[in-house]
Amino acid sequence: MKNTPVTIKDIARSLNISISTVSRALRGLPEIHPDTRHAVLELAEELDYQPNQVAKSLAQSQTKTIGVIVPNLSAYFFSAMLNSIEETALQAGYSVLVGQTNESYLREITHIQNLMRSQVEGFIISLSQDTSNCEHIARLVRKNIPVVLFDRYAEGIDTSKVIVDNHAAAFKATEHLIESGCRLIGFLAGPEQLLLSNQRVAGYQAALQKHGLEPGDDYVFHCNYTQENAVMQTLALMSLPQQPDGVVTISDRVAYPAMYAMKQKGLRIPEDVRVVSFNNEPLSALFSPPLSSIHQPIQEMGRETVRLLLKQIEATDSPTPVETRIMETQLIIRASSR
Amino acid sequence: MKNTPVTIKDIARSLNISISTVSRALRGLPEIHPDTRHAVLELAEELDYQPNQVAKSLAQSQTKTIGVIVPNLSAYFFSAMLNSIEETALQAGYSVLVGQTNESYLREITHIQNLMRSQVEGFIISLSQDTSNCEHIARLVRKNIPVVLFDRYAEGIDTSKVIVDNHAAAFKATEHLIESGCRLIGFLAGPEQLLLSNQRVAGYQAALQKHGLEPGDDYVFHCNYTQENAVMQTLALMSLPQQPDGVVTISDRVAYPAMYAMKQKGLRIPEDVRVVSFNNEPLSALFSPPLSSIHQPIQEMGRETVRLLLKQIEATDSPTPVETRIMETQLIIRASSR
DNA sequence: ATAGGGACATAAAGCGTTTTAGCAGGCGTA
DNA sequence: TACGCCTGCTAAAACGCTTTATGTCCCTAT
Repeated sequence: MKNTPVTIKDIARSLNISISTVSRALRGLPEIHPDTRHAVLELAEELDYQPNQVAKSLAQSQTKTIGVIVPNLSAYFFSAMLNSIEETALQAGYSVLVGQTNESYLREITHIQNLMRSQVEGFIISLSQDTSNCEHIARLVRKNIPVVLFDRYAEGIDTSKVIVDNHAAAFKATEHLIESGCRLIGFLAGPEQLLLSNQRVAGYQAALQKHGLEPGDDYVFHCNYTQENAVMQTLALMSLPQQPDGVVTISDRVAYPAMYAMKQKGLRIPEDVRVVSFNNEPLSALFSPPLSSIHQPIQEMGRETVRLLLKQIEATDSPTPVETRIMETQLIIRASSR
Repeated sequence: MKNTPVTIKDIARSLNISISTVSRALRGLPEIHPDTRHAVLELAEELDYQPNQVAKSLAQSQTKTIGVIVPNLSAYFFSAMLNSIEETALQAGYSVLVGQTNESYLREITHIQNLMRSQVEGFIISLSQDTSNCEHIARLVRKNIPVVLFDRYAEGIDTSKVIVDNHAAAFKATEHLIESGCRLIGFLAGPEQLLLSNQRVAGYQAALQKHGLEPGDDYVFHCNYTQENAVMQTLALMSLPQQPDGVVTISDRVAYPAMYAMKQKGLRIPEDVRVVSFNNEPLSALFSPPLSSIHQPIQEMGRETVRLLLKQIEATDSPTPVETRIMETQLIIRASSR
């Protein structure tokens, strides 16, 4: 009992006019007699005609669709970005195809391939943590497919990007801890190969250096983003011969389990150890104690990725303008570092 | 400088064979000479041929795509569900088109329409909190489009569903509070028209009744899912002439701000007030105090929605089997109620 | 020698649109 | 009367693939 949907042909037949007339009438093109148009629209309404987007895409060779690839929608940062991206794209008449990589390089490749086959007109991508080789992205660029990277980008590939100044932000966070009295500051970083993480580590070290505090790499611990691992790394950090009195973490996602572990260990925050983090998730304000964090303008970043992408998609002439947007961050100070 | 992608026709031409032969060769159909097949595959590889999914969908009149509509991916429950849905669908050779309603009825309708136009073969939907009229869903059912609802369903429409026994779960949570000594228990519910919320309220009231504790509707407060509102409603609840010594909340999303508000008010958890909630987000274990919560088997629920949907999609014969899966919940007891 | 059949290949129709080129017919102008 | 020009419409090709019906060739069994 497959009921075939109404097509433009059905309408044409029952009105005794040609297919193309129906098509033009529906799309509001000129050179159609008002009476004809009216009849078509009325019948379409009555039959609940829904244009077949697939056929339309094929005929026009454009899908008005963009592909978004993110590591993981369970992370607040990415789901909030997607929200903003979807919103902005929708307003511009584009729809969004999403793929989650779960931090896997292979999945990233598969998703890109599938989306290519689905004829997306461009990509918005935040690289998986596994991704060290960016040949797959470079290939897109070579094929002239518009690509915008955000947050997790990589060096050496020439695409538009929407990012923050990780070095500066980490510098700011670290300096804040120093100024509030910390003298031995640890860093709970992300995976070793993650550019973004390394930039933040560098910013952290620069701040220490500026204030004459000997850093030492042994106060940097790398976490993957699981809770268990974060707890482990935190305990390792807090068990060093000289216990840190301040900790910067790569993300709130790491800070939560870190603070949990510290409290379990009997440490008071901020009295014994101050904590500052990245991302400023909504929950951070509710934590005990409320967590200081670097705020990124997610809403605006989402809008900007779409804007940059559409600019490329809609630039019919060859030289696609590659741009980098560095967004402003803001340090939100709460009880965890006060 | 639009570079047109390689098509089957290009391959056919340069190999001096027909289009259909190429098509069959690529798809591994029989009745192709091994040499021919080999030549085709080799050339396809060399040219990095990517089949045009849009054309394929049109030709076969099937897109192998399902539409997923959820209120909000920023909520852990939904992003985790999507994760599981996407995973399962992918394994079955389907891809997923997602739409977020942001709890808006209008957006829900728009998304359904757009996805229909994109020829999705079925829908997995969790209704928006604004949705009281379900005519749009009923229409899908009438058109014989497979639909599976989960979590946020509605009564009176005949679709497959994947849900939990909200009444029983709330009963269990409430009884747990009673058994651990609470005598005056409040409920921070969801929006008034939300079926799921009302079922939980009913379960809560049934538990009170069973234990001879006079409920009284004035101990039920309705929250939307914003933090500010949850804080407000919590303060209202905790300022009643007789202060509750136990609170059940509709979701961890509400429990976090609620506990925050309680602590701000100087109440100790669990000494002064015990809290139990729904959803068991990963963060709940890290909160201070760790939050007791009803656990839903999200992974399994996602798999089940897809299974039910595919069963309908692949049932070519008319009588689509409508099924309801009621999943097991589990009360995870942590310090907030101990 | 001929029919039957298997192996391989092809032409052509079809999926539901858009889009281009063209065609009647009416009207005003020369 | 003829010409050109609008207005409203249509036929047909195209988009890139699948699928069905149809061939051709060659081999084997009668």
